[in-house]
Amino acid sequence: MVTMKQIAERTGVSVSTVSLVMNHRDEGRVKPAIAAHVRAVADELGYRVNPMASSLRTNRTHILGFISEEVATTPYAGGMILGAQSAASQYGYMLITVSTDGGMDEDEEIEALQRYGADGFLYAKMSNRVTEVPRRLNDCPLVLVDATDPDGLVPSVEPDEYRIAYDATRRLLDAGCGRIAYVGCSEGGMIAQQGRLAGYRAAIEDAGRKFNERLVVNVLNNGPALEAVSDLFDWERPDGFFCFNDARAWYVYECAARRGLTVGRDLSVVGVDNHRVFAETLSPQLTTVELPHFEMGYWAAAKLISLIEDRSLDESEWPSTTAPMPPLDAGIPAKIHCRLIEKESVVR
Amino acid sequence: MVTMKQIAERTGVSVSTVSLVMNHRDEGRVKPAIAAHVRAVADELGYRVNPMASSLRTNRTHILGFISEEVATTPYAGGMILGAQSAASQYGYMLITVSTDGGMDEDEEIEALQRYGADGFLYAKMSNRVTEVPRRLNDCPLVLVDATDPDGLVPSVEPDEYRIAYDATRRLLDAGCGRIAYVGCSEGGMIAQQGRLAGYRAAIEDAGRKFNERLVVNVLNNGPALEAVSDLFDWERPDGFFCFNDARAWYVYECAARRGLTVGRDLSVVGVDNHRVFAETLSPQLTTVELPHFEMGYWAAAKLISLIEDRSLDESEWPSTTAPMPPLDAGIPAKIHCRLIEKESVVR
DNA sequence: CTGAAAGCGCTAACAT
DNA sequence: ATGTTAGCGCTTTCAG
Repeated sequence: MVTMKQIAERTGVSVSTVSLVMNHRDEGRVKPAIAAHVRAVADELGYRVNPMASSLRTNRTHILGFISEEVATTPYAGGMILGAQSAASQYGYMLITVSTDGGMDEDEEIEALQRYGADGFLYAKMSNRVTEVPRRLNDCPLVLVDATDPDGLVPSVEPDEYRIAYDATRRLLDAGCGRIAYVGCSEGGMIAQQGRLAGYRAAIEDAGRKFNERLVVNVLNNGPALEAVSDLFDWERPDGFFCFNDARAWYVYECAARRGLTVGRDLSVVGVDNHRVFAETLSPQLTTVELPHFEMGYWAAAKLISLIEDRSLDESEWPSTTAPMPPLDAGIPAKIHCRLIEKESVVR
Repeated sequence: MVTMKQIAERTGVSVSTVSLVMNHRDEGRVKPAIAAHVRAVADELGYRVNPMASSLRTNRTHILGFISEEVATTPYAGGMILGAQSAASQYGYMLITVSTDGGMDEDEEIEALQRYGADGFLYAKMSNRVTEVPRRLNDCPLVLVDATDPDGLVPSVEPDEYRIAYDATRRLLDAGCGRIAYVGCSEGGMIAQQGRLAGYRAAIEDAGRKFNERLVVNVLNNGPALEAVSDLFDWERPDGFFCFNDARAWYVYECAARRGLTVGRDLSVVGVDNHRVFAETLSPQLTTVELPHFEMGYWAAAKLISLIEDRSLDESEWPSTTAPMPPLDAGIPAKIHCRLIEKESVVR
């Protein structure tokens, strides 16, 4: 490991000068020629700061803690993490991901992160729910990802469920579907459900059609759900389906198979892909909406860093739409709509 | 943050004494009464070591790097991470997970981990392949998880594919299946395929049956695969299927649905669940084999720590079988067979 | 403009 | 058995 001392020796200046140069605080304080020389030698020797050592003085580790209890079970958590990591490394931070498999160990893990001096935290869920924030995080810079806190005090990045549903439904309309059903979610606390239903309804009505309650079924992810979808099939004969998630799209798929119908020919399905079932298995047959996990992670981390560094962030560049949806049944996941929910933030 | 200095002041001893006590190096060096007092005060004040500070002297951060390029795409990566994390925290280590989405950034991320002083690395894949280890990791303590290095020099933890297949097939035999097919993998470099096929064959033959080549199809995960399985269905009429993974089990499922057959009644399927398709969607219908990701992560981390600390590890307690398989079609994922592949290790 | 010096929290020789 | 001292690599006054 090459240290500042070594650079100082090689260049004949003092460590403090090297420090100034390496931290880009040399403007008008170090003679440009010297600064250049120092930089050259540092490059040559392959100098890298020792974050541990500097954190001792500065109380900044450039470590971000990413806490999620669902990394273990949902594949798309990876996207969020990748996004957050990408922003982190862009700003010179390191992301420490901690998976807290349920409650007990969570507090301990957060404590460990704090011991290691994390400068701030990302607290993530895999589907937007009202989420109690662990007390231990109360006085740290904090951003929620795909989650909402009960008091509306913590900044968060969430998908724009309304627009997701609106566009998905619009897509089915464009594809010429006459009777479009919504297979929603009846589980409590799922923030997405309201927005999705509203978006679905708005798209239908904006197209000059009448909203038909009977084309909506809200189900849980279990046995009775299959029956509910089956009944929907027989009674309403929809030719287009917007599904809350892939588990629900699966019921549609199964019902179709049992009736000798082919998705993509006899009926169209657009669903939100939460568990990669679409991507891994059904993608050839279904059009999927992939939530912008990467973007959510990215912007959440960017926001967090701005909080930590007390900078402002140019939120105008944030994507409200990250990509247009692909043609129906093309099987290419679409990333759409990531909206930032800005809240009064708890600083440091 | 409470420091050793504060404890020293409160107890009227020197910092070095406190250090000795807090590191459990006080046996015979510090008077028991004093040690107890120090500990009491430390407890009271809620003292926690500052790992950054001690790492500066000791060159040990108690940080483990977990590197995987597939965390982003495979849900079960979470299990590995959880396992590794669990072992880490048990031994007083912190796990830093880094997802390297493909090649380029990988080297950078590893470099960052090394700057942060990681004591050792776990390098993981999500399905056992021959894997070139990044050069940068060459001189670090390193353990592979679900991966094999080309030269056989790096210690690794891998699933016992033979036993997995043997037991899965055995299960189908026990269920009374007469014609058991194997839907395997024709992709190159998949170490699991050989073991699985061998295990399948051995189970068949040990049951006094004749191995029938025509009941084996090895396919890729794509369109022609469905046709191949479809042909298998029509030509050989199997009543039991052992599937390489869930994507392949899906083909079986679809073929059955199209023929009006019900899995779990007209035919039995046991498959390895790589992508949670089973767990999330098909579990009511299929018996699944869930690879012991948690255990692999756990033991890999434990092994790594023993390497770092130059301790030996009691490998006799390692689980060769972690749980018996559940009754057929119960839909409960089974964790089976995790074998440690011990290699000549590259030390520190 | 540059350097000397102090100190972040902790560990480890070396004294006592 | 305990304290003194030096120093890990870096940042940051403060003098010059």
